[in-house]
Amino acid sequence: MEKRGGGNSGGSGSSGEAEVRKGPWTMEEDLILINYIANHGDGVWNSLAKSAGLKRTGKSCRLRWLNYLRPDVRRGNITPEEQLIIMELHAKWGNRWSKIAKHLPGRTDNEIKNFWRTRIQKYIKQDVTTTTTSSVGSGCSEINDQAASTSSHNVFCTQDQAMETYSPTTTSYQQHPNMDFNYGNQYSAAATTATADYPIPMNVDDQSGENYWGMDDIWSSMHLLNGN
DNA sequence: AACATCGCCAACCGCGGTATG
DNA sequence: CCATACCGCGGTTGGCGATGT
Repeated sequence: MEKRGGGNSGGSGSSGEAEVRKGPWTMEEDLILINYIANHGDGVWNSLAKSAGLKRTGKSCRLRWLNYLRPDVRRGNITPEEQLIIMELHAKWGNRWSKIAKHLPGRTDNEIKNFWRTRIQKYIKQDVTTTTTSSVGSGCSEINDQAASTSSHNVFCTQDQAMETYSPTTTSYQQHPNMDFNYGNQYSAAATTATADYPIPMNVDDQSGENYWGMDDIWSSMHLLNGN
């Protein structure tokens, strides 16, 4: 059976001879999407994209909304608590990112997936190579890419081991000696993209390392558009 | 200072699942 | 029941800043 949706780059190739925009979203597009969803709600993404007058696929609109524009989406660093949850749930379910994301309010599957790939997998590789084939080692080494995607062997850390690393009572996060997670400058790329596309000032929070043009800006712009 | 490499994130792609006619 | 259209998920890639040489 022919599969639709992704293949022809966005669901409705149906009547869509009009050119389809790809690549980074502009502020104007964001505003249109937010405004439309605020007035009509989300869902039915293909028709939404058309109705809103966006030259984007429904798929692209959905992704942009869910991963970035939703008002309840949390931007910024993954906290140690969240990291712990991710590790636990990944050990349980493997690469079921959306399922994991449901347990982390405000976090998207994409964000968690990226976090896992860029931070935790890096650590895993380091750990696997440093502990060679010994099963003793740090105790958190029994994982590899393949195991990660199959549920029965994807023991990254046991809960106890993870809890050793994270000490909830002391607010300070004691990193695993091999865990070289970097919480800085996470949104530099996004920030630069934003500055390139959006000629507006961004909210910059140096302390938290968060750099992004704030949703406040978008929402206030939207309210202005709506005359609220 | 210039170039190369790395790290990170946003967005795209392809596939499976589900709804609808 | 079948064919089609759409949605959602997971994997992958492109682009850009940061960092190292």
